Amino acid sequence: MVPDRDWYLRPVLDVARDLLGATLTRRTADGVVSLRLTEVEAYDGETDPGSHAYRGQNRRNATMFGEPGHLYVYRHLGLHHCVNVVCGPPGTASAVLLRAGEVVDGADLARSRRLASGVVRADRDIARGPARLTVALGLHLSDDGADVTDPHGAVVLETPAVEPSLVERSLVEPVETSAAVVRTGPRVGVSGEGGSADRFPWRLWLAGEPTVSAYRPAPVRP
DNA sequence: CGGCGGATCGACT
DNA sequence: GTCGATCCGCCGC
Repeated sequence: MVPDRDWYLRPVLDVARDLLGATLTRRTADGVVSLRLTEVEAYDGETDPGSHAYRGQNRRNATMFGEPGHLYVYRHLGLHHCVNVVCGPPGTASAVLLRAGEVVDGADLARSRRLASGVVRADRDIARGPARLTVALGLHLSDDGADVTDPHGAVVLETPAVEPSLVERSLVEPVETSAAVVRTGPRVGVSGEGGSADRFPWRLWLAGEPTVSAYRPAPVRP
């Protein structure tokens, strides 16, 4: 099913958890690419030192301050682009960064997009990492603001018929279950801005997924 | 397989 | 002028 806008009108950690296992589909003239999301990070708006919204609204991050259910696309380090899904009430600027996914449709098209900007060693690397995921889907800055709740839109997010995910702390042994197991840990590349931000495990991923990007602890600044 | 360094540009302290 | 929510190639083990 395609969740409506209210589905995104929730606390960012709830949305982040439920995005795991969901599929994001992009349709272009070239064809269709569909990703099953395996790794995300939550960013909690103006109160979150790790968020682009921390220093308030500007032209670049304006989409995050708007309606939930839209994509926030930004340029990173001049070379790359990354994609978020906006959630929470307008004005709160919460968003979920999409970090990795498994290609479930359009693998050839996704692979060709990756080849245009580098070399792909394995299928699981096609959308492993936020910038790679963005390339695989063929998204760019002009897709900022795209509405993923429109079933006929160019970018659509769908959830499985049943989503019995189970959140579990990263330092606890896995629970025996047939349901998808969600693990959590510190966000990647967020220094903590004074050490406060990453006491919270706001990186979430599906346990055992080969498409999840390698764990790297946030760098510690003196 | 893991660590290291360079690339590259818009927004802003 | 500084600084990133990163990726890739190269190097060594």
